[in-house]
Amino acid sequence: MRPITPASSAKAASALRQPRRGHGRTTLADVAHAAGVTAITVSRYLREPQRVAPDTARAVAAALLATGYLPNKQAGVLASAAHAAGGARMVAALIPSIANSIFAETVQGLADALQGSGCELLLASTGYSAEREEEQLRALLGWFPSALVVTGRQHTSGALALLRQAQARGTPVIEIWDHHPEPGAESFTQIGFDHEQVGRAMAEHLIRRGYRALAYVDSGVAEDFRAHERGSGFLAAARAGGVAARRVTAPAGEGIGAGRQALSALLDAAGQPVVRAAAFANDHLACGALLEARARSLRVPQELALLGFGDFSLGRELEPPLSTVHTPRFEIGQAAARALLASLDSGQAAADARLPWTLVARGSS
Amino acid sequence: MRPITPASSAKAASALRQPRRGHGRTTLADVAHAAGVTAITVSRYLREPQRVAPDTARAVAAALLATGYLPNKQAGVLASAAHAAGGARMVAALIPSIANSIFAETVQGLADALQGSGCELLLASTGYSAEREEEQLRALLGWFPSALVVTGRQHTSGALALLRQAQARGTPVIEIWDHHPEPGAESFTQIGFDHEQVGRAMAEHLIRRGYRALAYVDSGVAEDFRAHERGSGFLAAARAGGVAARRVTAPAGEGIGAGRQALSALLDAAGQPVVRAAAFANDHLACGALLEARARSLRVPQELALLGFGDFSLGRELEPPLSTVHTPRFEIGQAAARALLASLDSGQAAADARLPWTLVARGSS
DNA sequence: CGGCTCTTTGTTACCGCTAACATTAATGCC
DNA sequence: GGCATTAATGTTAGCGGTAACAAAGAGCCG
Repeated sequence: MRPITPASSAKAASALRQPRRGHGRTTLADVAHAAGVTAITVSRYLREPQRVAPDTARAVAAALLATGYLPNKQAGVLASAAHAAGGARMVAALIPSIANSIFAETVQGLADALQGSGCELLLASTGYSAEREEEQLRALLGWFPSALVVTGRQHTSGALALLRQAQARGTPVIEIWDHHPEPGAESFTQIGFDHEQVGRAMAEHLIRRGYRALAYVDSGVAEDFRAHERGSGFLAAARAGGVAARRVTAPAGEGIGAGRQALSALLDAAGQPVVRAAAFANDHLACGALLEARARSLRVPQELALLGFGDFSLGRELEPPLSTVHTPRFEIGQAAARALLASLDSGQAAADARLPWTLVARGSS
Repeated sequence: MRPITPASSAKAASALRQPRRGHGRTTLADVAHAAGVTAITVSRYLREPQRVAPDTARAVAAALLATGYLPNKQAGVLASAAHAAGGARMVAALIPSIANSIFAETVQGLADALQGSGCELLLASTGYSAEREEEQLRALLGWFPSALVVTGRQHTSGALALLRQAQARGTPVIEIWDHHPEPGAESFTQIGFDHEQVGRAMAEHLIRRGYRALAYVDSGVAEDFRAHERGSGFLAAARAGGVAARRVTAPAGEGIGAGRQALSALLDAAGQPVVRAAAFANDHLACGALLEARARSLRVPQELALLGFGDFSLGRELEPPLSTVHTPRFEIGQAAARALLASLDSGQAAADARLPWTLVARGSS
């Protein structure tokens, strides 16, 4: 009589046990059966066709077509995530707002450059909230993405810990829309530009044109750190140039209306020197201000100069056309994708990139 | 002597075999070990906390915190996709262009409404190409998404087959930005509006205002089917109203410039009746035309009426402000998310929705 | 022609998690 | 007190793919 071993008793149990129902999708095993081989051969054919014999390759190819097989990537990742550096072949991106045209174009650049690389894009928006960023990050990390793209360098301590942990495991972490390496401190790959420097350039431009009594109208979004940094640069440059400057904050809310209100508040403020030139956190605000100035019959730029940020299409069409800072929004996404793909290929850390912006002086300054 | 059974020989082999290296992430087993229970108990705690005893729950909760556990969703999906209807708790969306503000807002609506539901958003853009749509669809399906969101009702036959197959397996398939059920034909859930009807309304609006000699300036993007359909509706309504109308196609490319060129071509065309009112495939084109009209010192709307589509912010700020069709771009994304979540919850098919649009008559018509 | 390498395919175990079933102890009830 | 019921946890196997190792056959060489 055959001894009852763990294996045989298990087998007996499995004969009784109700098997898990499949879900109707064809699996590797189905294809293998159709081709008269085993699953591993089909798997090899899919990943390295030259590793199987030509006759086998033909049979497998035919079986693949006949069955309409689609590989289950969850299973693939699970089976090989620990070995292949690529991980899930999925890139997680966290963006403050998708509807904001600035970030929409960045996402487009990311998606375009990822297209064809075999990486899919997992997207979430944080609504400019660091807490929500951490929450979303936690959710996205569950998918074991091969790379992480986050916006800016300000994160909650929890998010920071998660990002560091991911990076320590070899997952590239890329911060976009900023470039401000702290000397000495280890940080993530940054792809963007220095906002403080942009702010300084904005002030210097206005000073060079002869305007005194400057103002920076900051974004009403409390966590738009990059806009705040541009403001700091602006004030610093004004101070350095010996020119009076103050910072005011626009009301929160949809840009154009907020810009109108902000300019009204600025012009009507009592006990302050009359502002001769104002720079804005973004073109929406600046366009609103331009419209408000027109409504007040103020001559732009003779009586009041205006300078935006972002180079949105609207500003180009107003009268006078808005002076602004053109930003490489599409290129940031593209560069991030390229950097992370290179990093996944090479195993090296992704390289920083400082992308160029330009101050476009049009009619309003 | 102990008999060599399959189990024991396997055990011997596994002792020699090099184990697959882990990747450093904490697993359920790690947490379980820390809490002094087994993996399944932790798994239960995470999914149905009330199913474990209070003391155990406390121990597990502490272990979760101490280890910083993040569940591996790939493994979770793989283990339970066949049973739980929810599938991968991941929604795949295919959009013609993310940078296009119309779709960016829809994606925002989708992401917002998905937020908190435990579903992640997997996004890809097709660049208005049906072939690329099929390709991307194939890639996204590999992730076994719980629901599919595609744009419009025009797909390649391959894509159609994939979508049907997914739907047959119980995966909700939602077509957004269109609503045009074919009587009799089985179709997917549609969330949007009828573009032919919008086109008719555009023509009727112009006719009602007394304009004769109409034109529809179609999108230069060959696969912008919805713009073409609006054109067909426009021409049909003009015919029905006994008014002359023709359709021209704008040059491809960035909207505003294309709109200027299109209007130039329209006005300079020899041997055609002079156009008195033009409707456009989108506001970018219409704004370009408005600027071109101003450059030619044409009075709008007295000499030439213009009507856009989309209600982009730019049009509101021009002089005269652009008459246009306001579309529920954000709401489409939101409604799609709600519909698919409801469908995943209930197991029922997702419901169609016809969302309202409005023709906003401003100064240009 | 025996031993060597190389090519091609197969077998087994395992990735991390969960469904199904098993087990144990506590509880209820007559 | 004996038996059924319930609650809490554990054991086993399996999701669909791939890494590691095994094995069989072909080709080559002295």
